[in-house]
Amino acid sequence: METHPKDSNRTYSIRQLSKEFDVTARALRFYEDKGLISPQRKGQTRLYSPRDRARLQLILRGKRLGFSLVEIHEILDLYTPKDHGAAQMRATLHKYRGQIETLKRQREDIDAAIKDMVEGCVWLEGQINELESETSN
DNA sequence: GTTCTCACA
DNA sequence: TGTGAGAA
Repeated sequence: METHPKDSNRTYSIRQLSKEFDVTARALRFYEDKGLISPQRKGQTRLYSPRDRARLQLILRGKRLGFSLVEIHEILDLYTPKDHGAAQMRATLHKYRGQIETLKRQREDIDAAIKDMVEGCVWLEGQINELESETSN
């Protein structure tokens, strides 16, 4: 019960976090290797703080939104308590706006690809029917 | 259980 | 952007 006097002193094992966020422990080490998280160590083993956990949450959200780990890294590192994160928020806003446009363009490309293939299906079916009716004569 | 490194897609 | 294997 009193194992964690303060929430801020809580720690998580790599397994706890990976389970909670449904990512592999391998992935967490990978993020660390890329500099996105820096858990404390007890000897060799990683101890994740609530702040590390919050960072992970932001990393995973960034991924869902389609940002690369490098982009996420850049945004994450912009946080500074000095401005209450204002600089980070500005950067995030800018990133979001850009990503919205990127995704819209991708959607157009996908829609075009689907349209092409739907038409292709119609044409192919016609060709196949033609070939089969010739063969049966 | 966790660590690291190497190879691999 | 990760995974698998193997050794420690």
